[in-house]
Amino acid sequence: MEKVYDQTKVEPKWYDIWEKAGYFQPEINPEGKPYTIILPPPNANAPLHFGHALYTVEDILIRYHRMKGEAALWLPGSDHAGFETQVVFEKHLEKTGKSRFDFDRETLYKMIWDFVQANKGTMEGQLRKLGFSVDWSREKFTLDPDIVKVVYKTFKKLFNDGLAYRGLRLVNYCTRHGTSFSDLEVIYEDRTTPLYYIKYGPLTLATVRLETKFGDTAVAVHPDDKRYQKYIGETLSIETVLGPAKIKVIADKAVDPNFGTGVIKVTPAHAPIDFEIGQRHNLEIRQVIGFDGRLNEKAGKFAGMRVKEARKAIAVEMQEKGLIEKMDENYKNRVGVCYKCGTEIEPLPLEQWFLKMDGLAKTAIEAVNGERSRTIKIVPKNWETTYFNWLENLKDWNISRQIVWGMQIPAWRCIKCSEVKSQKSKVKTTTKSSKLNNTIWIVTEGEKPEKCPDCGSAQLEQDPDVFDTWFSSGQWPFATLQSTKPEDFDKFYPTSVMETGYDILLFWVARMVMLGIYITGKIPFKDILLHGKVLDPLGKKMSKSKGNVVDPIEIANLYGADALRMALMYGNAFGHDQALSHPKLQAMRNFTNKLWNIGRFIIDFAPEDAKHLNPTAVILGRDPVSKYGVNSATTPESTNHTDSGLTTFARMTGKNEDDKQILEKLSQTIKTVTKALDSYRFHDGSDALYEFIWHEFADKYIESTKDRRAQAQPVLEYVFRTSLELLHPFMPFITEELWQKLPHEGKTIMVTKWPNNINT
RNA sequence: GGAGUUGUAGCUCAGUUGGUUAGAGCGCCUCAUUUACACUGAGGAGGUCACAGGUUCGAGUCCUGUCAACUCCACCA
Repeated sequence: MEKVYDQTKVEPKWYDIWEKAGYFQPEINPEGKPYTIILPPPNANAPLHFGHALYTVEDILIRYHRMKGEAALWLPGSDHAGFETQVVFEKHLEKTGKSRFDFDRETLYKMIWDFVQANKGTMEGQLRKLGFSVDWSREKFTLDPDIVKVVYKTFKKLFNDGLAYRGLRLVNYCTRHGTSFSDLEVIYEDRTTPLYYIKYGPLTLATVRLETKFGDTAVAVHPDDKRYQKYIGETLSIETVLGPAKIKVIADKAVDPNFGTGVIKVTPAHAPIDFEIGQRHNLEIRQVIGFDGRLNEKAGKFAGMRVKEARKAIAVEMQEKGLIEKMDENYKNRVGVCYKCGTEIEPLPLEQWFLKMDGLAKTAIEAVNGERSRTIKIVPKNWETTYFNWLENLKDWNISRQIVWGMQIPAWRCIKCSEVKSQKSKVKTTTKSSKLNNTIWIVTEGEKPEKCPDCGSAQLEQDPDVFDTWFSSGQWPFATLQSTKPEDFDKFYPTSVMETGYDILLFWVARMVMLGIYITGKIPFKDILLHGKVLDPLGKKMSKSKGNVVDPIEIANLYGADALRMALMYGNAFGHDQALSHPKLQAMRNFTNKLWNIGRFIIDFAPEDAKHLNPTAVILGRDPVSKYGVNSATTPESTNHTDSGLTTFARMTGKNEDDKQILEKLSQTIKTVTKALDSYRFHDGSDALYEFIWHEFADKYIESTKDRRAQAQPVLEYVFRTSLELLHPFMPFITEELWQKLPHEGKTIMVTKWPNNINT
């Protein structure tokens, strides 16, 4: 062995050996009880980012349970990441001077497909590099045909149950990207925006959105507002920039009498609250801003202008006409923006597919708060509050996206029937009429229907939209297990643990709980573990725009994957954010070198006649033959380290005090690490191992054996080998390398038995 | 507007149900000088546990309040 540990010579060689031997598959422990983790599928559009290195937590759990003899399945996959990927690809297109509008749907889809396949390969190689023992034979991609089939089936069931419906609502729309978003995807920014007090006949009202005034279909006040009682129900004649107009005054309790003058204009097509007021009062939805972000013909001479431009022009003109009473320049408000490009989100009326959430949310609440027989535990527990709070106030979920990259929604519209029905509900579009729209949609499990069941027409048109990515990934646990191997679902579902970042608790985890229970009747996982973010060395969030992203693979190349994994666990309470720390990485790299040199001492520097023994047998006092109570060739019974040897060792000849102590401390460490892993306190485990191996075993015990080396050899080997086994889930590569050099039974540390103590 | 997290050594962080002199890694100081390992070993300095009250025989830990940093949810017309 070389004097200094060189991870580049050790780490690359083991992964293939493990994989080819089938150790990553649960079948290696056919009798074991199932233990399942579904890998949160990384986006297939990019290499891994640093957060993915925290898959270490899952690998630790999987390796631990595998060593405990369980049928441990860690199922890998990747996510097509619909909108995210399309944005990445569009940027990529931009560099070549093209845009997505230069291609038809099929071509674009094919191009993104190829792009994703290439990245997927990179990403898979990176997971291997980090030592993650996922079962590649069961790998899935969210756009695999069998996954798509499952998702379509779910949608059809939702549709049949009345939980998926086509509705006209105000949706969050990015006019730059040309698609709508769910509420969760909108981010809000604080802005200072001028607030105009404008005159509507005898009334004055405050608004920032002058440009939507052409879509006003009422003026509203609070029903109890004494100032305006006499106007309620009246129709006012008002002067506008487009000439005289008439507008009705209504009363609605959604109006805050303390805002502005207590009077608001109601623009159902362009403001969520106004939309609701409009629904209650049966107001017309008059859209004046188009999906291109420009005012339409209803804005008269302002037609064609972008929203901001129009706002300015209108302000100037109103000022001239004396229609602006005053202006508050320092009004602070919050504006929703696209989380990708920062464009202001326009609330626009659009027919989309929505999921009715209240019932689904209720089951998801019950699954965590203990009202269902099988309860989900969230670790750290404080996230329960966030989870409940969101689910309790959930609005219906818009699952339609106007992009091509994703699963096209399996819904067809009969062109004939829709023409007839749209004439019936011509002017006003209300909730009632949008419900009516359900009837013109034919939903299937993916196959194109031959004809309309109502009129028999074969002129059917598929909804061009695709599902929100989270709708499909929300089905990932059962969708994967239903499409890998025939027995998998029955055996491995519900899964054991869902481990992911707290930032997608609502986006993803909560939706998996809802959809999982809805489809299977069972919770999708028993424990939810939420890890923190990995921040840059200065404690700032890593982001491409800040240019402070660190590539985990580079770090692994520099310090070793083992050191990286250990550094992420060591000294950091699970669930907390942590800054990437080079000193800590260095310390863990040093730790690998320490391990290596302990190995060198025990193996290369062993006295000739004490080599190649069976340490376990010696310690257990089961080998009566040799000089030290040792003969390697014959072991009376198979070694069994379910007994740490502690009590048995006490009966041994010699009974060296140091031997006894180190075995006792080893026994303690086994307990600590086992308990730590069972309770998801990973740093307790890594800290205990580091402390024991370095400061107890190496610094004290090994030093103490130097003048009685041969006698201590079995204990040295035994304690070291057991330590490696405990450490293996954390640092798989070096532990395997050293374990192989020590006397051992079995082929690999990966599937050796977890040290199991408990005899004191 | 609602909720959560964090504040402990110079830096980065542990400290689960309250219980001896508050710990680790890195850094710093002294010593060892080729030892299995210098990616080393032995020893050491360094803390008003954010602040103010309270509960308790006993509080870094529990309660109340204050300050500071960060995050999430709702969403303002």
